[in-house]
Parts: sequence; structure tokens; C-alpha cells
Amino acid sequence: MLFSRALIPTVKEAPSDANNVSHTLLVRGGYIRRVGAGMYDFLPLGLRVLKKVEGIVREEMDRAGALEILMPALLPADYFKESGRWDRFGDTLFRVTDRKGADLHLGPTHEEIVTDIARREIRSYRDMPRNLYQIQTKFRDEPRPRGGLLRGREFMMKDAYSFDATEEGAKKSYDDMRAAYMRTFDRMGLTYRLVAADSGAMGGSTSAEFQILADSGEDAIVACDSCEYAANVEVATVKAPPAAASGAAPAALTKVHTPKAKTIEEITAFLKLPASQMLKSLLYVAKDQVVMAVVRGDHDVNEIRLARALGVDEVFLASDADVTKATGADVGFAGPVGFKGRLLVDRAAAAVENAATGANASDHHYTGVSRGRDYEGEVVDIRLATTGDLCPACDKGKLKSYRGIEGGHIFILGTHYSAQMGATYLDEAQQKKPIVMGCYGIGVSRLVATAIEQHHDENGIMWPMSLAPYHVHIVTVGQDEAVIGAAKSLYHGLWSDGVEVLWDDRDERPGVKFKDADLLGIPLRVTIGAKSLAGGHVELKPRSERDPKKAELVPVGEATERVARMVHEALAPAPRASRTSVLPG
RNA sequence: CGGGGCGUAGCGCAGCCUGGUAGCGCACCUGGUUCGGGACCAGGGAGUCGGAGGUUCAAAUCCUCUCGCCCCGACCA
Repeated sequence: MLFSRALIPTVKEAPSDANNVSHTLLVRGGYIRRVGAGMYDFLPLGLRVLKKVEGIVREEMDRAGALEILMPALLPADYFKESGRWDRFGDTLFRVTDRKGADLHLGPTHEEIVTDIARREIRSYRDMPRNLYQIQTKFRDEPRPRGGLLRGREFMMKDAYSFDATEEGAKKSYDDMRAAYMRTFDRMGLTYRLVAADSGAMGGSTSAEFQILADSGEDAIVACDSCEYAANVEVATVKAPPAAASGAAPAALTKVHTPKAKTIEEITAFLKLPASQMLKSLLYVAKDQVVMAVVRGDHDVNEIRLARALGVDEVFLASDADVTKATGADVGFAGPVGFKGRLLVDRAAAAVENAATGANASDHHYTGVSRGRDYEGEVVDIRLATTGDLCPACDKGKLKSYRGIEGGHIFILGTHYSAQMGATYLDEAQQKKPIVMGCYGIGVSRLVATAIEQHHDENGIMWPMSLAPYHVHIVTVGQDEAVIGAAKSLYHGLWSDGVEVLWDDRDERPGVKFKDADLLGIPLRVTIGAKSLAGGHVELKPRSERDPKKAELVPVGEATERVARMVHEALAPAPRASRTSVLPG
């Protein structure tokens, strides 16, 4: 592609609504443009990258034996009504009404639709296993779209669904998908962790997320530094600390005046105590009931675990008014001592002796608080795992925290949908049984942004070869005839070797071209200028090399072959040894 | 949905408080000089000031309503 004929509208200034690197660089590089909240145009370059992601996903799905189909994005409400999700999906579902007044919606995911295919077409155990997938635009009316391509209201997703006769079969399908996903993410050059995850509202059992590591990620995960345990903090457990009695002499319960010391930081500074000697008391609303959750001052409450401990679907942090009502004090002075109401105490918090905590009276705290004597409560595991915690899976490891972006999610659904929707088959014994399903998603358009989150520097994007819109970026300096001639020959030579080339043939100053080249992030740059060409050379520099002086001089005659070889080597499947994933047990 | 903020030229913003001729940078067009890391000079085109209503001699500016968007919290590929 000639730059002079392309539509690559680069801009110097970051868009005002961008708040992360990938969004900024995608817009600045002329890859995408925003159309509305969570809706984007893919300009030519952006579409090329999207298709690269799609292509890798498709190849690996096909390799794993999955069968590509395409279901409608516009769907009648019947299916979701049948499964109950028409109501349960809530506001996230984009609902539309047709001219006859019938309820329709735009598909956010397709379990019901694909289950309908299964119940009509799969009748025998001999028809399984099968795995059907599609790569399709999905619609979700997100409460808050953000991060450009990271969370849109319309986005591209690959969703696959497996159908098996037995649980064991489903497990095999699941394992196959896991392997296919690892290959997929490996080929995209992404660093990720495979983590245990909350199976959420989908009603699954076994489930894992592919978390692409990025500081800007929305998800917090922990991984063991010694074994292969890794989990979303939502579900991560921690080993209970050894119940070693501190031997400290029990202190008397003392009420101290702590004016305006509301946060843990303020109180620890005021009382000169480590946060681990503090008890943090938070009030939650669970089904109209206000409960108190107590964790150590240096820990955080895991709301999912708390909800589970309470036997409810979800909990919400109580409003300031509710806190005051329940404790009789301003927010910041709640504590377990004398609290009238359901009290849940984390294991680590319960073990703290002579603790300091709110006194349920404004501007006052207690010190010398110990469980058993000063308060009781139910001891449960309700805290978020964090760096330094003991690994629950092995003896010696400690957990370390990471941020991640969910790039894929695999799980076994079991017979949830099939039983509900009557997707059954006959087994060898003529018994009618529900099909055992699994489902597997990859956020295709999200991965475009995710790759940038992992591969960029202050000057722009640094695409992995497998995702780059073009493999090679030729920059010609000046309009000298010899330069143009050499560029033409290289350009055509590379294309006929299967290398995708962008040639910046514009009549621009070199600085402009170099800046744009860095911004676009095409992995290999070949600069052709009169000076080096007079010596019979062109200059080759990978985007990852920041120092322009380190460009390699390559004899013109060898350039085509040399560059083509580099591209093809970079595209070859990565050896297994270079994998960066961690497998949970 | 709760809290905060923003809608002014294609993009990024100032002007609003204290009403009176709509401005700056980038981008774009013309001419010239430049030409290996986002050049310079001169000239030029381009805006229903998000929308509706109101106050006023006069509204980008004040008031009311409305739409859209962004950011911080509860959801997810």
C-alpha cells in the first residue's frame, strides 16, 4: 500500500476522551475513530489488525476441530424468555421492538440460540462431540463503556460452544479449548495468565479466564510465585495463617479519643500502630439486612466471598445514612465491639489480639480489642487475596498481585441450558439425556487494544508481527530517482514473497515520516535515502530498536530476501518453551 | 443508577464569573524558502457557540428544560 493513496489520518494530539494508551494510540495512529459512546469506526489500518486477530482465532479454532457458523445478531426475544435471561440480563440487553410490536434484542452472547441449534440437530450420542463457533459483532448496553476498544457497546467477539454426551467429554472439550486458546494468545505475542475465575451468572462450574497482563487492566489477579496457582482475586483463596498465639499480654479494652481519624491511614498514624493491628469494619446491605464485615486493616473485603458467606447473590456497601443508623456513629468509626447485628469476621482479623478498631461512636476508637472477650461474630474467609499471602495450593509459595484484561474466558456450562431448553440426545441405552455444554469466548476487538497495552513505547505502537497491519514499512527520504527505483523494487519484491508492505512515498519531510512510522508501529522499517543508497545500502530497523543510529545497513541486492526471511521467521508459531502462561491445577 | 465535569472551526482548547464585532494552537488551501526525527515566512478558507424555550435594546456568556459525552464507583469478551 502506498501511503500517499491510503487513508491513515494520524494526529499529533491525543483525543480528549482517551484515558489509556491503546485508545490514544489507535486514534492518533488513524486506526479507529469514535462514532458514539462505545462505538468505533475501524479505518483501513484498524480493520487490517482486527482481521489479523480474527484470522489467528479462526485458524486455531479450526485446528481444534471447531466448526464456524454464523448466528443472527438480531434475535427474537423468545429464546431469552425461554431461559429466563430476558429478565435476568437486565439493562445490559439492547432491546428493540419491530413494527408489529414484537420484542427483539441484539445478541450479547448466544447460549440460547446455539442450544436451539443443538436441540434440533443433535439427537444421538454419535453426533457428539461438536463445537460450534462464530466471530460476530456483539451488543451490550454497558453501564459505562470505556477505554476505547477495551469495553465497547458494540464489539467483536468469538464465541464457541461445545456439546458432549458426558461430563468427561465436556471436560475434554474444555481442555482442548484451553490448549487452543493458549496457542492463540501465544501467536499474538501476548503475556497472560490463565486464572481460576468466578463462573458468574452463567451457571457454570469449571471456569478459567485468560488474563492479559497490563497495568491498566480492570481485573485484579494473584499468582503464586512458586507453583502454578493463579486466580482472579474474586475467587482466590488464601491459606489461613498459622494460628500462633502471639504471647502478647492481653491489654485492657480502652476507649480513646481519635478526632477526625476516619481512614485506616489516619488512625494508624494517630495511634502509631501498623495497619495489621487494626480491624477494618465495613457495613454491607444484603437483602435489606445491614451486616458488618470485619477484616484486618491491611486487607480488603472480597464482596463475592462475603455474599457467598451470607448466602445471598450480591451485597452492596451500605450508604452513609445506613452506617450511621446501624452504628450510631459517623462513617469511619464502626467496629465489632458492641455491634448489634449480624457480624462476619475474617479469619485473619479474628486472630488479631489487642487490636484497634472503631468504637461505634464518632471520633472514638477502642484499643486492646480481642475476639472472644470483646466481640464474637462468625469467623469466615471473606478477604481479598493480595501480594504476600500464602498460596492455597502449595506449601512454600506466596501470592503476587497483577492487573489483567480479560481476553478470553472458558467454562463448562454443564446441562444448565440444555436441560432448560430441552436439548437432549439418546445414549447407547436409548436413554434421553441433556447435552453437556461448554462455552468459550475471546474478545476479538478488545485484543486489538490489549496488544497495544502490552506493546508500545512513548513514541507509539509496537505491533507483534502477527497482528501488525503491515509487516514492513518502507520510508523513502527525498524523491531521488535512484531512491524511488530501489523502493519500488523492494516493495514489489516483498509483496511477491508474501510480505505485506506499506511504503511511505509521501512528499513529506523525513522527520514527519519517521514520527508517523513510530506511531503506526509496523515491526520492520526500511529507510531508503540517497546517502546510504550511494554506498549500496538500505537501512533496516525493527520498531523495537529505539536508537535510530542502530539501524542496520543492508546491501540493496539482499534487502528483499533478508527482510522477507525476518518476517516469515517472526510469523512462525512460537516454540512451546517461550510460553508465558501459568496453568491452574 | 449515585457523585463530579464537559459540549465554541476537522482535532485540542481559551472566551462565560462581570452580556455588546467569536479567538488561539494543530490540521487544511495558495505562494515562497526549506528538506535524515512532527520546518519557517506571508496570505487564505472554515464555527447554527449541542438543542429548545426564556430574560434583555442586546445572550457563547444569565435562567429553565432537554440531548449528548467524559471521569470516579456497582457489571463483563
